[in-house]
Amino acid sequence: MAENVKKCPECSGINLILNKDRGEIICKDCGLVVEEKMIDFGQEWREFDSEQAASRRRTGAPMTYTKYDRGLGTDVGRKSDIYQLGGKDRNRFFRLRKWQYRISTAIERNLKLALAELKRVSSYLKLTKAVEEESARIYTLAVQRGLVRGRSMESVVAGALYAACRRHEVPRTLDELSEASGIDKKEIGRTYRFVTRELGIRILPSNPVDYIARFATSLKLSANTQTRAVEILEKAQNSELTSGRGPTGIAAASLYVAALINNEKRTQREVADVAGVTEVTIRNRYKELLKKLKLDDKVKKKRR
DNA sequence: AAGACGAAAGTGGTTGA
DNA sequence: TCAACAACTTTCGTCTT
Repeated sequence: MAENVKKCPECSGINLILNKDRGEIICKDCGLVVEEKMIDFGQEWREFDSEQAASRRRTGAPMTYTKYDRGLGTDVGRKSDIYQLGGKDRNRFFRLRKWQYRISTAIERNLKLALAELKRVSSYLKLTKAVEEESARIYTLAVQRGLVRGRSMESVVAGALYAACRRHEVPRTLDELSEASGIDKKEIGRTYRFVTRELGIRILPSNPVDYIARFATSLKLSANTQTRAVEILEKAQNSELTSGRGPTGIAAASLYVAALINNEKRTQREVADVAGVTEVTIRNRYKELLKKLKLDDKVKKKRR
């Protein structure tokens, strides 16, 4: 029994928290993200007899957007079928078959390539299956609307992934996406905006809180500091300090302040690198935080 | 010597006429 | 389509520890 309990590899704590939506396990004691890419194998219903089993199980062959034809490809008949048709129908049959072939090969060839790329990038970033599916869906829609024309396939893939991450509130920065896909940051941003606008996908501005856990882990900050950072962040949001500002900058500054207060000081440079912003931005946010939240005394005391 | 601070000029994107 | 604008970056000199 005892050895079945999962322990945190960092501090051997047993308070591991599962966040199903993000597919992450986080250690409550030290804040380490123990596992990031998880798949939920469970079924969300229960069955007690064969009748319920029959009515509740709904899995046939898997249907998925990450297969180019969703695993449900259709062909217009086979050659053996034409013996049942007369001459007129026979011509018609060949015509339909030809067109179906042309249309589907163009789109499907693109999708095949693109989805391979998408899987590559997504596994590099350790994204969950749900996010991967979502981005595949977005990409498929984009191809069908002809939005890829004039843009590189890879950049649209990156854009779709970025959008899917945002929708699932597991934001990755443009820098991370850029590193994983090898596409220029601006290019990704551009296609991301274009695709979401064209497809009418609504995306809320990302919440700085979503970045805290990841940044804190990279900086090896304690769970305590992490919690503190979130508190600061919430206060900042209540004081209208966050609107219009880049979420990563705010998250970074909150972490920086929290680390100072808890005597786990990190340099601005370190925090800036992890968050993908400059020191100047951290300084500006930091100044605003001190002023509006009246944390001056707390920070200054630590300094003396 | 490294880190923190701040001023000034530059960049890319949004907005409104 | 263009100019104004806000946020952020880059760069660099100065101050602090």
